[in-house]
Amino acid sequence: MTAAVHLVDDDDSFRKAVGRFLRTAGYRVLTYETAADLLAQLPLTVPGCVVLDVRLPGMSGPELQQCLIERGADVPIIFLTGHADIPVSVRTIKAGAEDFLIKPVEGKLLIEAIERAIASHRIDQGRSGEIAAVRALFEQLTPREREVFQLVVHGKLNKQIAHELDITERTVKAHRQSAMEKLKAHSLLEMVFAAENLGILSRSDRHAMLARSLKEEPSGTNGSG
Amino acid sequence: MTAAVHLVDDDDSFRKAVGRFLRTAGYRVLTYETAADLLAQLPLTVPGCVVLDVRLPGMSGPELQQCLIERGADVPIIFLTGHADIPVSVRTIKAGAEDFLIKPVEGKLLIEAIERAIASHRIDQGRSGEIAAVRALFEQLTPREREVFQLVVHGKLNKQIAHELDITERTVKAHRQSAMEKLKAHSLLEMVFAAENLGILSRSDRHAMLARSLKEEPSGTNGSG
DNA sequence: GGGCATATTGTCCGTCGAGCCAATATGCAA
DNA sequence: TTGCATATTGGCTCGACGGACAATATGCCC
Repeated sequence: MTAAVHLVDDDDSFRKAVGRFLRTAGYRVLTYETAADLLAQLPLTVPGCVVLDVRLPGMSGPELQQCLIERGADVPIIFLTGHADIPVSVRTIKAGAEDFLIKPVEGKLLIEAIERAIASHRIDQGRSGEIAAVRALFEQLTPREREVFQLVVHGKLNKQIAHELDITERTVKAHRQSAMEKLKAHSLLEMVFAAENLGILSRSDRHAMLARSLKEEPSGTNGSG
Repeated sequence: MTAAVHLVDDDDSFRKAVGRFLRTAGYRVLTYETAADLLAQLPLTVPGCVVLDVRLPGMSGPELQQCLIERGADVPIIFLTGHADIPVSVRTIKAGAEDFLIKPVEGKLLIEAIERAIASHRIDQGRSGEIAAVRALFEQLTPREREVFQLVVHGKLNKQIAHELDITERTVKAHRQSAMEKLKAHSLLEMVFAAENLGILSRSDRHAMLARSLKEEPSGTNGSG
């Protein structure tokens, strides 16, 4: 499948030249004169990357980058500009830009950057698709089931969960099983992996868990009991 | 505790001026004239960050950065230079540099960058210490125990592990329990968290696991059986 | 040969969770 | 009122695992 390159630049002749070059190289190229033009096309259905000038009429390149980040459009961005300084390049790269190239750019360099960007995008797409799938399942859980699920993936036993929520162990089992069905998980392990994809198990949670076990104290004891 | 700043610059007067400024700001400052001077001091026992010029006699700043990365000295690096172009700044940032500042730098900016760097370093130190602790425990496992451990944290049942290794289920239990004792883990969950810290559970492993469960097929079936 | 680590296997019992049978109460919507 | 979702609780069996009681075989070092 042909990867798409979203080219944002206010210079007509530049768009035409680079567009032609990239099409010859086998890419599908969509051009935009301003940042707003690209924003109007969101969400970008065609996978690929964005090649972006820094200085644009209206919204600047870095501003567009921030905008895309805030909207969750995790498409890789390659800056390609003639008007830039080091602070700008540093900021954009730290903000996650895939690369920062300078006009005039060597064709080979641009192609390489695009290839890297597209490769990373495919990975992101795969991951985010997975996460979305799990999240969709998670949305189906009732509030009570979510509570139980949270405690389960933190390693709590049914007994302890029952105590925390002030219900019987049997009820915990019911919610737990229901949650497992809805999440299409078949084991505790899959529950945990799902939780990690949902961001429910934060780094600090695992840190606390590790710290506990390294101290070789009984792990089941949660202070709230 | 006073954080340390390792300042690498071949300009004597610059080292003195910046060193004095940073000491006044409350930092412990160690200065080096060349990259080799800093490398000679590895490993850096005092926690903190490195402030590094790009153009240095002998080994350059970016070269020193690579060197530090290869040696696993994960100390945050702030580039501070007057001779730089965008490609260099992009490369170093993508290689993980904390920041890239330009001489002459505003004192406030430098301090802020150092604070960010030190903060991130503390986090890294904490994490790597934890990982080292787990790794030390893992080293104590016998080869057989490691095999079993790997399969266990991938969600395999004792039965399946027994079949894969062509031993009885009882033997798997023995190795499993032994491994749990040595790793000071008290549950499957803690085993998994330890494995994640050891890098044994790669992203692709979890991906495969997720994919399986999302397809709602029985999870236990591993093809090798 | 004796001691030690490693790998192998066995039984018995208790705990925990999965799976299936069931019921009751509340609140909301058609 | 009837129907549905949600939350609650009960009993029962079964599989998986942890813990404690063991034994046997191999290979290496002193």
